Parts: sequence; C-alpha cells; structure tokens
Amino acid sequence: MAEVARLAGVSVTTVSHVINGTRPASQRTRERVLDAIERTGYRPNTLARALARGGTQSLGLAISGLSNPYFTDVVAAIEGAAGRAGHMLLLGDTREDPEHELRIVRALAERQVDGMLLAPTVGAVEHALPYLESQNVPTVLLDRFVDAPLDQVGCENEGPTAQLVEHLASLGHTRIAMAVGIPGLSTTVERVKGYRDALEQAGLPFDPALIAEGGSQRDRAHDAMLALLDLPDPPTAVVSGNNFMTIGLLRAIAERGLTVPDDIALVAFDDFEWADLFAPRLTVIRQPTAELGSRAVELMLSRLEDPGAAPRRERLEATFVHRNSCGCS
Amino acid sequence: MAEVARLAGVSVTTVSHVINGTRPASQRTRERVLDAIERTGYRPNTLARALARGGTQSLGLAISGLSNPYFTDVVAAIEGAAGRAGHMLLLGDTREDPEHELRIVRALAERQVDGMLLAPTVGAVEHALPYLESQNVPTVLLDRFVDAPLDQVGCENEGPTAQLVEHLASLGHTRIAMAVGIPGLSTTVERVKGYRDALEQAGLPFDPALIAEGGSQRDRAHDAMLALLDLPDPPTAVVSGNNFMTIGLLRAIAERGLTVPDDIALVAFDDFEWADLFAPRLTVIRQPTAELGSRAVELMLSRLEDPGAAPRRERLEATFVHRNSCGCS
DNA sequence: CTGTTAGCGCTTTCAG
DNA sequence: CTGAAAGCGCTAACAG
Repeated sequence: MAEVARLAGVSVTTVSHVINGTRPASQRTRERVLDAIERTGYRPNTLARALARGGTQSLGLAISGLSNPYFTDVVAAIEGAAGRAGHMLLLGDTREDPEHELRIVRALAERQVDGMLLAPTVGAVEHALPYLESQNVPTVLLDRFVDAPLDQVGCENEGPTAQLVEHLASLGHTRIAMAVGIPGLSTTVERVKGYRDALEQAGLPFDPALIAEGGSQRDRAHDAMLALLDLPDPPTAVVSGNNFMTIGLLRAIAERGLTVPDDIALVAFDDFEWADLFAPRLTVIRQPTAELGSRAVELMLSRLEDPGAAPRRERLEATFVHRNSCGCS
Repeated sequence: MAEVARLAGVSVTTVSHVINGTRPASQRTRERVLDAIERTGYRPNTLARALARGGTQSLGLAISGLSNPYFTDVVAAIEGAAGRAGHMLLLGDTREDPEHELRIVRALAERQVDGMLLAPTVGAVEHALPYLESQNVPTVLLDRFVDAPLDQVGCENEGPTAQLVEHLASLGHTRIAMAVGIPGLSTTVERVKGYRDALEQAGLPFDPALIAEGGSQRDRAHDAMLALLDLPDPPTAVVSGNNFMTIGLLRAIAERGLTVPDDIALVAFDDFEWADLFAPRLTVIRQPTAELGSRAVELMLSRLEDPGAAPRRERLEATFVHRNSCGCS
C-alpha cells in the first residue's frame, strides 16, 4: 500500500480513502491512485483492515455432517445470503460432538468472525454456548432449538411428524414404528412427541418396542430396522426421523427381501431431491432448507446491526409431500 | 493480551512465548501466565498473529455447486484433512461462472489464505488463474484439469466412460446416447472422448444426434432427454455424464412413461450414496470423492512446505459399480 | 481536498 | 530466563 502511495505520489491515507470511498478525493488523485493500484497489482490485506477496523466481514458456520444433503442445501443458501451481504464463510464440522464443537467454535471465534451460525449439538449448552456467550460472539442457532436467549431458527417438527403418523393410521396401520435420531436434540424430541401424540389421537397404543434408536445414522438405523423386523409382532409401517436413517431403513427392508409399501409402509422426515426416483417414491416431510439458511443469515445480520435487540425464535413450515411409499395409489 | 501480562506481572513478550511455547520460561512464570489467561477469558486474536507472522493457517476452497453430492463429499474430506493439519477452511461457490469465480478467489486471497483449493471453471485460465499466479497464491486444482503448471488432482474419466459404453455395446445396444456436461471442462471433454473411443472400438458409428447437451444441469439434461426420445430413431441406451444430469434423464424417461432398463438402459458417471435404492438400481462409475479431497489437501501441504517443487498432476482411479439399470440381471 | 500519526493485537529481533 | 521496542498493513482521528 505504501508502494501504491509512493507511485501515485500521495499518502497512504489517501490511498485508503479512495479504496474505501470513505472520503471525497479529487478526480485526478483518484485516478492516479487507481492507476497505481493497477500497476502494482496491489491486493488489499483484509486482515490488516480487520485488525484496524475491528470486524472481519466473515461469519463462522459450524454444523455437523457436511455431507448431509439436508445441511448441504442449508450451507449453499447460507453461502449465497452471506455473500450477498459481503460476508465470507468460515466453515467447520462439529461432528455432532460437543468437545469437537467447542474446538471448532473456538477456532472460528479466534479468527474473529463477526458472528457464529451454529447447528448446536446436544452438549452445546455446556460447552460451545457458554464459550460464545463469554466471548460475546453474536450467535444464531439453526435447525435445533435450545433453551437459551439466542436467535434461533428451525422447522416445525411436531405437527409434521404427527401428520405422517396420522396418514399411516388413516390407512389402517396399527403397528407403526419410528426410527428416532440423536437423543436430546430438539428435533428428535419434537418428532418423537409428534409421533406419540398422533398415536394417541388415533387411539393407538404406544409400544416402546417400536422405537428404533437410529442415532440419526444410516447404519444404526439399518440395524435397528432389522431388529424391528425380527419382532414377533413386527410393525406394518415405519416413520423415519431423518434422511440418513431413511437410507438405512430402506436397505434393511430390502435385505430382508421385503418391499415398500407392500410388505411395510415407510414415510420419512426430510425429502431428497430425487425422492421421486426411489423405489417406491417416498412420501416425506420436506423442510424449507434454503429458507432456513437464508433466514439464519438474516437473523445474524439484524443481530449485528442491533446487538441489543431481543432474541428471536423462528419456526419454519415444513410440507407434506405425498408420494407412494405410504401405500397410496 | 496486555491485560494478561499485567495480571501475571510479566511482559507481553513473555505471554506470547508461553502461549506459543516459542521459548523456555520458568515454571512459575508459565503458571502465572496461564492462570491470568484463564482468569481474563483471554482469546488470542488470530488475525493479529497472522498479520505479524504472515500466515493465516487457513485455506481457501472455491468450488461450484455446494449442494452437489459429489462435491459435498469432497468438501467434507477437505474439511477433515485441513483441520487435522491445523488449517481452517474459507468457503466460496464459483457458481461455475468465471467472473464470479474471480470475485470469490479474490475475496479469499485478500483474506490472506495460505493456499487456494480450486475446482476451476472453464474460463479460469483467463481469469482466476492469472490472478492467483500474479498474487503468488499457492494453488491446487481439483476435479478438473487445466493446461497450466499447477498441482492438480482429479479422476480418470476417459477409461471409465469407455467402460460404461462398452458394457452397453456388449449388451447389444447400437444406439447409445450420451448426456454431456459443461463444454470445455476437462471432465466433459475426457468423458466424451471415452464415449467416442468406445463406440469406435465397438464398431458403432458416432451419431451427433445422440449427444445431449446437458450442461451438467438437471433440467437441461431433462429437456435434452425428451428431445432424444422424440427422435425418429431414438436411443436404446444412454450414458449420463454426471449426477445432476442423471436425475434429469431419469425424470424425463419416467415422464414419457418409459422404464429403465426395459425401455431404455441407463448408466451414469457418479455414484449416489443411495443409487442402490433407485428404481432401478443404478450402474455407475464411482469416483473416490473422499480421496480426491484429502489428496488435494496433501498436495497443498507439500506445496506450502516446498514452494519450489515441480507441480504434480494426479489421476485417481474410478470404479465401475455394476447394478442393473444397464439391463443386467 | 490531503497528510501526519497513533494505534489495532501480536511476534520477534535485540538486549539485558 | 525476561523485556523493550520495532514492525505486520491498514484505518481514522486530528490537523491543515
């Protein structure tokens, strides 16, 4: 930058100001500076700027399962929205592990991100969140809710899950199993609640044996499904708590030589972009992934603008996508 | 940090050294410093450190289609490998647009990333790459190859595509169509070459009418497939050039009320994690996505270690996954 | 309209 | 074993 100033015959101050347009400069000066910049191939050092200004124009994003198609869409949306607002994204995978999450969050915070977008693990309340709070890092939580005064955005879980179960019940199923995700996560808790409420509504008993602990993982759901099928009185329908588990369930069912929906009906939380190409076409709840991402960024932007505002919690609608793995048409 | 020094009754120099272990300090001093850090809730400012040291311990990652399941796995692998080496990831989506790619790459470079991992767009040679070169940013290219003396890693395309075509030919198909990706990308060029070579090997004529320009996009591939089916003499088999196009092709085929593989066989480049759940189960070429990501990081690390070394180009093997969309068993 | 100068928070000679 | 002080590249009062 000094080089540029020398070449243009002005002070670094002026260079800085013409670059940032932070104060008027004569036409001629501006041209000379711009020209010098061109000739030197000068590249502004954002770090130095951030240090001087206090503010990096970057956001930290910490989520789990970077390869989860659900989060993937969210990431894409966040990248877009953040970019439009002039923010870069610093990425970290929490691996759904509170300790690792803290490491990631700390690394991002030390890099002075202006704000943190986080899909909190169970355990965030003890680790990552207190840290962020103590360091005064503006935070918005996404996907999962937590009992803390923070900006949060996620989807409706209870109602939609109930809708899935009701649908199966209306089709005459009485033994409806559910593959549940990571214990303690608000998404899991809410979906289970939706499941139980719907059973009750339908006058069906809740049978703990029909709960398959899938830990939100493909393989665990697979094994749990096998176990369900081995029951003396196996379920005639199953609802999957998330996309990864859906894969596991389907594989297990196929392995046993059974067919969906003839031998067992299956409905799921989370849509796939190509869920209509599966055999059979999957009846699912679709979350507005892109909207989730962009809302999270919007919440962050308002938070940065007005740090004192009351925290907001937002629930996004999820939609029932009726195809035929439920046994219809 | 000054605060910490004061509290510990030492100089900032000492604080810095005990934090980094860059020089011995008495047991007692160290303890006092560590204690002071604890008490103040001090968080090191990585920016300031980077400014002073010149080196941010972060890598830029610029790719297109953050939601492409193929790249998604690559990103996950890169995040893991980079993290293990103590590097954070700065993320940007090129949107497969050279102009935007340059913007992204520039933004990342200005943030002083130590190196750039890039899946170059067609056009990178005119925009992003010259910029990176002029700024001396260590760069490694991934997925697509480019004619430039840079570290590059990607997969085998020609052979595997030929294998796909041979397989169809061996099944008796003579009208084999191909959905091709973005023109000019090395992946596209090589896959088309594999296709043509295999046709020739099989003694089949190359019919330009059987080339569907899919632009690596789902919808364009869909439309192109429809057009193929409307041909007076439509293909009896089609090979898809990448995962997004596969979706489009399958949808188009389904729309026409046709079935794979009975009415038309389909094989594809790129596996899906659940390609075995599709109807029918997809015969594909699977790229070693995780390996691609980790190799890219490894290349980067060696490059950073030895900036003068000769650039390396690496080709990773892709594997033929035989299922039954080809019409077998 | 432009320049001087004091930091931003940290590292690292160079001296003790 | 420890400190003083000079930067890293940039911004923003404060002066003119």
